[in-house]
Amino acid sequence: MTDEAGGEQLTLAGMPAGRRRRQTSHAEGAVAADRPVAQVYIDLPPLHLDHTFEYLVPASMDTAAQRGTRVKARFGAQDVDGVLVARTEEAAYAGRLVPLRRVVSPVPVLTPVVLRLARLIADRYAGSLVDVLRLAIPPRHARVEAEHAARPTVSSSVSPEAALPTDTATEVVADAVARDFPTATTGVTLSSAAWTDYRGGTAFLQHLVAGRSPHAVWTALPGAGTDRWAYAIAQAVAATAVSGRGALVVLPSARDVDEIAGALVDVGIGPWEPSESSGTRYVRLVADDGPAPRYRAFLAALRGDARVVIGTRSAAFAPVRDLGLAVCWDDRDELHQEPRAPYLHAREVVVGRGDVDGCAVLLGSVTRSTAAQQLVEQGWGHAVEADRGTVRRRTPRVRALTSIELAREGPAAAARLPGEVWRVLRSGLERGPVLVQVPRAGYVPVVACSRCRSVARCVTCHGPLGVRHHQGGTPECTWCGRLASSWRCGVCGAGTLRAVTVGSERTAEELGRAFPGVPVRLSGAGAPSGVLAEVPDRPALVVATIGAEPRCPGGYSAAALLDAATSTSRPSLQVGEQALHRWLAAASLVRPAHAGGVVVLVGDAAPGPTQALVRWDPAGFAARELAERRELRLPPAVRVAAITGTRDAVEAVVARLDLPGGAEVLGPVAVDGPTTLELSPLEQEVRTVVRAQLVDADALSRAVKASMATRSARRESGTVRVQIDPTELM
DNA sequence: AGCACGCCGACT
DNA sequence: GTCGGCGTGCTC
Repeated sequence: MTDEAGGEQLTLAGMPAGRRRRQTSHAEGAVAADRPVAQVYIDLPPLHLDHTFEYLVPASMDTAAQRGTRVKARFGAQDVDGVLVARTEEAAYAGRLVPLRRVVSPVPVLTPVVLRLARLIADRYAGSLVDVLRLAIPPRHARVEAEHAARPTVSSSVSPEAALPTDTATEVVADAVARDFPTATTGVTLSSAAWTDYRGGTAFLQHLVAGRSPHAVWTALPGAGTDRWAYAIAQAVAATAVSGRGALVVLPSARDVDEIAGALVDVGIGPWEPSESSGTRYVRLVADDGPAPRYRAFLAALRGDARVVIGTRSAAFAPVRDLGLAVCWDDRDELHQEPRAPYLHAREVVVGRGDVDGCAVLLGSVTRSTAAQQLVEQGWGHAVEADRGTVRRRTPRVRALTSIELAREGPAAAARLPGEVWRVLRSGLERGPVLVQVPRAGYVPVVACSRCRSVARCVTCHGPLGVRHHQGGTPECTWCGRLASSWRCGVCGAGTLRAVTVGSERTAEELGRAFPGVPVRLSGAGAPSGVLAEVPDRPALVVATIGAEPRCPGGYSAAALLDAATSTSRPSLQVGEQALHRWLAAASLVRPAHAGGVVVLVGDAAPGPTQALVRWDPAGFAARELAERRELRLPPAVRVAAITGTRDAVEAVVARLDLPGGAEVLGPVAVDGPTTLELSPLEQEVRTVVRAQLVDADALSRAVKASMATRSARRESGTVRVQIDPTELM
């Protein structure tokens, strides 16, 4: 981090460091005797400042100014926050050093391992270290820190589990994993019950117990009770705890974190409490839990009081003491993608932990992302999956009701809900709750002119119109939100609208009429009662939008996945992958076929993901997708940097790129969004995509970062965003 | 990011 | 004649 600039500047200075120090220090008062130079990352956004700056450590701050602490330092004319990453004997900088202003807190919030991780991730994403640290280190909360300081350190240097000598531990615990038994020392229950259905599953746990660090890509099966994915993860965490190591589980949503929390309690790992803390405990690191609980949890992990951290995406950076296992659950879920620069993905952070912490890594999902498939094919880790027989035993019966299949139904086959679907719903309701997945929320999300059938658009911004709630509701623009109360078709002048797609609210209304007396529950972000976590095991119609499907303790008796075609019709690189993920996520909540579980996919979707769902073969699908990406030279088979922004600015950044040989520049092409039509040509955004082979991936990121650093140093006008391997391309 | 220095237009 | 625009450069 300091090396790049270091050597060169030292020779330019041509002055011994010792003399420089004496010269600078005499006027500033006493300077720390030992390693008086602090290497500090300054908390300022410009990319060209992404390196350490050196300061003198006043003798008064000698003990507090430890590596990893937050400091305040003079930078130019302002006082800025920073983080001290090292103390050195000598300075590389030839100029005059100024002393640190103060040490904000003596807590070393940035551990050396997390620093290396953040540096790795920042470089990969062509971003700055401090941008990554903003995610990695929660904001300081002084009161919480005071209460933390007052608490005695309870964690012993070695956790009790580690008392087992490592080599004998292997066999002892291999046995233990085979038979379930509570480990006497900790109360942690060691079991491999949730893993026996997977090839390599038990072996994976045995490696963890023995203190080893395997990498696995796990394709989880649907399950209830102790077969559930959350239990499998909890058992892996328990196995890691037995080896005396900590664990980290990163999940898409707070709802998933709750599930893991429950499963951990069942294997004997309870929540960490400030008052009493013995044995292996977990803390949750979820941004929307609020600043105080979040910082409290962070400190508990940092100090090693809590050895297990569960949380949402930024928890991937948690400073878990002696990390033995990092888990990313459901890496296909969009929530793992950070929406702010540098747009990093939690999966990459978790994979990075394997490198910097040397820990085991588990990527688990009911689907398999192309990125995970690539890791398997590269030999990064083992695929842990079930054989065909087990898959059949544990999954529901899945049918795709395409129009071909329904031809014998005659004209009714073209209906959104063909007769066959009603039969499935009706018979399902006799045996329990039925899930209905609808891709779009609202009442009538897309409307068109009733005469000429062209999609109705907003007069001001040309965004598509939709009706949010209730019959007769006023259509509004889905981009800018303007109400279109007196709409006239821009093409033919007619003034009446018709539905193009149907949303979850109208679906619920229709089903309610068709099944009088059956309760209809609506789950989704816009729904009156929001996203439901769980529904009871009684007959009911549960209408949910994507990702809002409630759990059901005994499993749904049936599920209908509606409007399948809309799930694969968007012109995106990832539609197939995304559609299969949506469907499998919902289908996983249904009972297995032998218990009567049935899933119907309704509507003509792309054949690839449809077949993969029917055959329940996410790994095969991922392999085919990846092969196609290789052919088309698209990520993750190659590395791309998408450079988006105003035309002149993007062109300046691209023109300066010092690209590795073989890299290609595609574009610029215009990109349109909600506000496109309100922008002048000067503000019109364009995107250039630069693509390189994987061997040149680092060089590509470096080149883009260098050009962006020049841009920030020169304060070039306009806007530019850089995204590495963005999920949405063109 | 801030703040300096520095070189060209309309104003007391 | 100056006050002030924001184009480069620097900050340990």
